[in-house]
Amino acid sequence: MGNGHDMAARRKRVRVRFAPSPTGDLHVGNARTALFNWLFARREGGDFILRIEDTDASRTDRVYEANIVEDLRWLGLTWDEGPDVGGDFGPYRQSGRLALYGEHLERLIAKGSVYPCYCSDEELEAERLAQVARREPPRYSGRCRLLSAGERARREGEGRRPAWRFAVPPGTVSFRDVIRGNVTFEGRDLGDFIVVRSNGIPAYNFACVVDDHLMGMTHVIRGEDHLSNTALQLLLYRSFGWQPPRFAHHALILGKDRAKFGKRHGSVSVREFRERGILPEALVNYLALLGASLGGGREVAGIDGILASFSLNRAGKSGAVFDEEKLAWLNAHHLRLLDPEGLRSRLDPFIRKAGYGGEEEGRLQAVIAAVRDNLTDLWQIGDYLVMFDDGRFRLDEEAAAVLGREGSREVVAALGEAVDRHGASFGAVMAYVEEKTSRRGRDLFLPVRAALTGRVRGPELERVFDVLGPESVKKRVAKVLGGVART
RNA sequence: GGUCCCAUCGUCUAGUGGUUAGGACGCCGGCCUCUCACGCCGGAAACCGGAGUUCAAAUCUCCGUGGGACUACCA
Repeated sequence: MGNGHDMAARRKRVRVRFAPSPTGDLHVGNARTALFNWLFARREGGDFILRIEDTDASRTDRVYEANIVEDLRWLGLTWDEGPDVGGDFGPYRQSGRLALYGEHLERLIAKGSVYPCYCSDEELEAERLAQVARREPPRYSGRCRLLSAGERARREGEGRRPAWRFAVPPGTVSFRDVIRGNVTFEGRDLGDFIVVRSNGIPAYNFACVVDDHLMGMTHVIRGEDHLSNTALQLLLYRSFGWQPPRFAHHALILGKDRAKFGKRHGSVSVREFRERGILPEALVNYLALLGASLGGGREVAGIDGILASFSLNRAGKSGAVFDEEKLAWLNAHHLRLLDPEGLRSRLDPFIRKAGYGGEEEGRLQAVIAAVRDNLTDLWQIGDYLVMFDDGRFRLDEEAAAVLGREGSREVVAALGEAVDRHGASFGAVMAYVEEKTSRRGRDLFLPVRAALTGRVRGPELERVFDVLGPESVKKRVAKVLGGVART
């Protein structure tokens, strides 16, 4: 007995990684991949590694790397090893591993797995065009594979610097994907791919395999868009004689038109959602929910709840459309779960952005308490701050229309009188106005709301009244009445 | 075009041979003696098509159809 336990104990410690290329801000799709890896590592008691794939110097920017790191931290996806925290398998930036790739290229050359290709971009392009014209699949013909030593020497003599291509062998490449089951590719459909570019920089698939192996990855969890890359990478593992990791390819996030979720679909980066006032826990919750389910019909969950029910098997195989409205709903939910201090600190950057925060803390908290149930994102606090600011408060179109209606001025005038008599008691004030104007319900409340807040929607009137206080109420009444009721 | 992957309400999903096909977002109606938000109640809304296997198919098989990804000296 105890076999299962022994097996588990003997099993290698799980190691997974998130390997972004710093060519832009963190895309929510990539954030979701990072989340899956993080969850998997935490679930299995393994390590989560951050590796920066910055081999293409022309597209890479250190600023993006810093942003990605910041956004991942903001989401709460911390890593055990990475460029900033170190670890035993570094360097964690591919730009610092060039010597390693060089050594490994030598090994492939020695094994005869790769060959130098002297074709220029123009030649390659012409070949592709010809293939397309002949209605053939555009694939590298492999012509440099047959070059004799003499022909190679002649090209070298012309000063041509070769790129190294992998000589894809005939036969099939297949693997068992954790999410998709068996996947098979035919070698002849693959085409000899570039391993090291003519400028000496390793190409993605090669660098990725060398790093994943050297860094001891046990699982590679990534988007479905890498499915065909996996076939190429497996060929590399085979050549090196390495045991490949387990692969799991999750489905992609789609836009409304069901195409890969991209810029034309609106906000796509973590940063954009953050700046719009989305809570990290809401985004994480949504990303975990998208294309999957938490089980038991549960949808709202914090990171612990997500962790408890996470399983790669629960990830769907088909692409999932990103639904901003559901994200907004989740955000409103998580907003309400925050305690007052938590909400206050999350709100802080948005309060400052709106130009507030310097005033009395008590008043600020009163405003927050009054509007918190109406908030669906953090950004909206700015509008409410303006609404409660006597100096900046304005009537919007709908409010002006309400106040222009028959009988509205009468209500507002009565409100002014009521405040003079009953001061801070909302109940007494409204009772007076109701008696005086014999209006009730909407006809009574809406003009009051419009006069006091400048809008026709907002927090409960009593709370607005309390935060405003008699002085502000009178100022607003006077403003609406055009200075008539000034005292 | 080629290769690979996928297919339940508009959207995200539950469902692993027998269910009135469930839930969530959104939408519509109602309630909560103002609005919005929240909450609650109710409603409309789906198994891509065709064969086959089976007593029985959303579930298994095949063929269509549709959608997506990949198809760079980007990652």
